[in-house]
Amino acid sequence: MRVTELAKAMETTPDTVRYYTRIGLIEPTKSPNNGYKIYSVKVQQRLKFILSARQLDFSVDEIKKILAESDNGHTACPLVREIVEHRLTQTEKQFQTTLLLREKLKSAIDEWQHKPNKTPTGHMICHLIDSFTMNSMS
Amino acid sequence: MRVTELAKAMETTPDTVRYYTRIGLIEPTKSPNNGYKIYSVKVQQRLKFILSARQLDFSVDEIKKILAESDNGHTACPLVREIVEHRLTQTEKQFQTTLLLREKLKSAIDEWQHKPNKTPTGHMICHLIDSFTMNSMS
DNA sequence: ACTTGACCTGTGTCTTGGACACAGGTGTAA
DNA sequence: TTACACCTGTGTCCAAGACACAGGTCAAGT
Repeated sequence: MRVTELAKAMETTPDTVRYYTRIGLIEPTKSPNNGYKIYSVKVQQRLKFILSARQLDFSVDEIKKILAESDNGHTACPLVREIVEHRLTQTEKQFQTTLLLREKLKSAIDEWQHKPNKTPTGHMICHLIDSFTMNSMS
Repeated sequence: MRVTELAKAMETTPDTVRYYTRIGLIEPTKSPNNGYKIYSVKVQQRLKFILSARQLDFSVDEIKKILAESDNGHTACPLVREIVEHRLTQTEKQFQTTLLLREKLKSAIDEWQHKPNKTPTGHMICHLIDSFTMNSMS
């Protein structure tokens, strides 16, 4: 398979396949007649794993470590469990952050509802934001 | 004020101040004797605005546009309102994404609870992930 | 055989918002 | 003078691909 073919089969983009190839996550062989990269079925399975892990928001670097472990014939499962736990706590944090931001934005919209637009003065760029201090939400 | 001094006053980092300077968001003058960048009070107010907008997760590029508008003597308020609305819808999406990811991770942990670790076989890297297909959550 | 044109290829660069590294300058104390 | 802590500007690096681009490939048409 060539790059676009593989990408379609795995429902991803050629650029992603190229990227993983570039950083050595997957290793195609070279077609001797035109120099194109050729991907085997084995590589396809490897890519499937990578994409699944990405779905769980594993970083490419984490995936690289997992694959290295596996390539050495060791179980990657403990590492995988560890990463997914860590990812979950990260996600919880992210969740809280997003929640807070959402409140800030809503509160800003509310607060600005009845305020007019003003042209900037020398010491104020946009009075909406200038007056919207974060501690106003306590 | 010099870069670190300004950063401390605004509760940010020197690198951030340098970055905004580098991309032209704020424009210091040069000290003639040592070439160091010198920031005026006016610039400090401008930085305050920038940091407030960043708190609302405005992108640096959006802020640049706002400042350009304001520098031309026009109201930036309509633009600001527009951006904040857009940012809110983005944040809602982000929120949903994070929520979904959290469920995926939890579900993975649950599902893997009673499964053993296995050494990789030729066609399987980590059976946990290999068996964790996204449609298993429907 | 030739040409057109659509599609494909690998490689290089760009993205965000700063963080980090680093060689050298500054300034205060001894 | 020297030591030393701190500061400076500039250059590079990060994640995970997306995009640009010059050139190659291949089937259809002439």
